[in-house]
Amino acid sequence: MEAYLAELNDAQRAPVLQKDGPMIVIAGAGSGKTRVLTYRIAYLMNQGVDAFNILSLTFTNKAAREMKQRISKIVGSSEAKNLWMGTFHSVFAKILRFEADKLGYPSNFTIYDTQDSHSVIRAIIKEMRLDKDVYKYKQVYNRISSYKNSLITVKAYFQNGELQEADAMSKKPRLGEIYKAYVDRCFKAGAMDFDDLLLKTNELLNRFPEVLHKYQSRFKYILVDEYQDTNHSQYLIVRALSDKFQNICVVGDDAQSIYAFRGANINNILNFQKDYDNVQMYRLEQNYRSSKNIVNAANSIIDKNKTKLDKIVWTANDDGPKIIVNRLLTDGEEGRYVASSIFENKMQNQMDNGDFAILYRTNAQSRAMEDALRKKDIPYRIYGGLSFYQRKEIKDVLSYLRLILNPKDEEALKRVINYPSRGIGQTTMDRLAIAANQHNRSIFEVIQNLDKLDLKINRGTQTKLENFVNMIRSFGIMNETSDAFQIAETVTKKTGLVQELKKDGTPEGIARIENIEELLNGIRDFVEGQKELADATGSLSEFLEDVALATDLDKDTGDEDRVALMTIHLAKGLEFPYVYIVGMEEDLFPSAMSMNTRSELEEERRLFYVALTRAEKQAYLTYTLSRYRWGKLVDAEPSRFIEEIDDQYLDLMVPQDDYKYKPLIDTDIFGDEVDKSKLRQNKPKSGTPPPAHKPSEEQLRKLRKLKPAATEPTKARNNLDLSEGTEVEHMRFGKGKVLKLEGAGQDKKAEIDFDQGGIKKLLLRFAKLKILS
DNA sequence: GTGTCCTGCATTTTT
DNA sequence: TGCAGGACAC
Repeated sequence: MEAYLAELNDAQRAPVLQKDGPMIVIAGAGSGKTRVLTYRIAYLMNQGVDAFNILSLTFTNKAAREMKQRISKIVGSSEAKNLWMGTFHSVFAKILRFEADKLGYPSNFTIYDTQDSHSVIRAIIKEMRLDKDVYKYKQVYNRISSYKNSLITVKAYFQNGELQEADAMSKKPRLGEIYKAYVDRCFKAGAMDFDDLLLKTNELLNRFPEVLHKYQSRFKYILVDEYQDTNHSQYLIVRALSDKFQNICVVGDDAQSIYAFRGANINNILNFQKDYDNVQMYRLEQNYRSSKNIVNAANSIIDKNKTKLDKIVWTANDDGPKIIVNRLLTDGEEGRYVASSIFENKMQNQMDNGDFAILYRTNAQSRAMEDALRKKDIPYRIYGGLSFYQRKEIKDVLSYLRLILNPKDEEALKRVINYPSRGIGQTTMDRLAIAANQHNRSIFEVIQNLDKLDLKINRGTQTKLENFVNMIRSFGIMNETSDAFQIAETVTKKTGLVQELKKDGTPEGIARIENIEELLNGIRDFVEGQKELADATGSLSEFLEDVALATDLDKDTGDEDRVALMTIHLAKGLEFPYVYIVGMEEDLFPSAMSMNTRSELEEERRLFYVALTRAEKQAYLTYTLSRYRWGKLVDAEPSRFIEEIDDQYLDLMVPQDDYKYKPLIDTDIFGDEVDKSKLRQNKPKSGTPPPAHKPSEEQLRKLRKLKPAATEPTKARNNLDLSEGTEVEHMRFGKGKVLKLEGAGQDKKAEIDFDQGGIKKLLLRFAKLKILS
């Protein structure tokens, strides 16, 4: 037996040793699923499978990189190098570049980020003279995104009366037109957005059987991590590619599915066994990460969810300290409490900054934490939020670089053609855009042919335009012989970007220059790294490919000792000895926007489960009595999630009386009568207490029998699926609640069947319901 | 065509 | 609160 196999427990070893056939690994939090994936790949290679034939899809680039490193250690780096490993987006972007001509795209197509997409949609809405209060660009984008993720193309949209009617009912009858215009514009600009990377891959595999065949034959073994977070589009790609050999191994945890809002479909994992024949199912249930208190507390929370697979996570670790719950006056005090607690823990337990994480529901919460940490001189790093690559000055530089590779990239062009100011104003741009539309050419091409067109642009402006184009083209020529760093450095100098900021002279300006320098350093590192690889040169196109799909997390080198601040979503897959979950308040966590249906609330609960299971040694929960939101101090109530944890795992740092819910709500949102104070006293008796020790096989069977996997179908609350007469049984609200119809005209009504205080049945006509209370 | 000031608006999570 | 977009003056 290979030595590394001895590092696995029996449950982990089984899926590693099953070489062929479809399999699903349900892996509880902290149960070593990365280890299983890594060793499985290593084992396959030891069994003679060529690295070239293995495709491994992960959720983040960082996860892919780390896995590759671990595999390298086992099988050698020259072998591991040939593995296809990365996120869905990065792997299929690579394939799409290779096959781009088949779809009519240039191989150096730009990848539009969300900002770019927003800006395109905003422009379309403006040009169509639509009411921007009705057609909110973010909403429109989300709508288009969900169409794309469901493989509803523009054509399919216009063939589908229901969808059109649904949009018309929500006062957006021209959504289809916007969708079409958006797609056309992206295509003309030689650009794909994030969703396109998956949608176009599907198109590629569907329309070109020989291409499908090629990749099917190539990827003999496919592994998918975090399968619970795949959307429909990703699901179809995996199905198509694995169809030939059926050597598909998916790993995931339904309890950690937290991306439904983005189109992730939990049914992909719940129904996997139906998709392939003879599926082997494995369960990893031993948690190696956290203390008993944390594991059991987490179990007691997830227990409240109805939709889940049966699985019992347990640990052999020590009990550990109880979870500390603390109540603070304001968010400012919350920050100070967390900061001093971190400080004390560092002193008393000899911990490093990097052993601490502060997790929150929304990025806006980071500010109070930052302020407090800064005052205590505790180094920290914020992940997410406005990412480094989205900062204005960075996007400006990147836009120049994008334009060099793809002059049709209109978002990049618009951004930099007059920054720094070159005397090219809105009027000129409008004229150019009209001409570009008329001749069906890009703006860049129009400028190149100014002398042949009569656009009523004066001589001086024409010269300015020509100078700009010539500058970009000279960079393009340079690109043929230089690496990404050399070009980027030239661009920052020659375009006057840095001079502009120096002229500015404000502290912000200086910070921006520093950011640009950081970017250049990053590019230099990237180029050096690439040059060491056999199949890369450190070219500009390699860099832009990398950067388009990079996230803040990927930028992290891990060699800095800092406290980590991030949203819970970003924290998935990570672990820290000490975890502070802050802002445990109703309307914040669970978010006010995610409490309308049971499935939304269950997703919030899974999110809390994810947060808690990041902790190894000690978890802290904090909530405040009042908090600054949108600039105002508002009252807050402790989160129901605190209430849901069994008391035996909690260390309440506030007087019990204060901690209790105020009896503001006498029914929960599903209409069930709840007496919070009684619930508190009696709680531990309800439900099956999670096992503190490894359960015997018989106990496991018993427990599973008690908690059969929920089969209750979850209806998507998504407007897409709500047609007239749809019954949404689980949207039941307590008596006395006022219901508001959102997105429906006055004449559109929801018919509601009341049944003893709760709503028994809801007949919806394309309306979204909101409780006003 | 450019720069500044003011108002108004939105705050869920992200590859 | 903090940003983005629009109005207005130069």
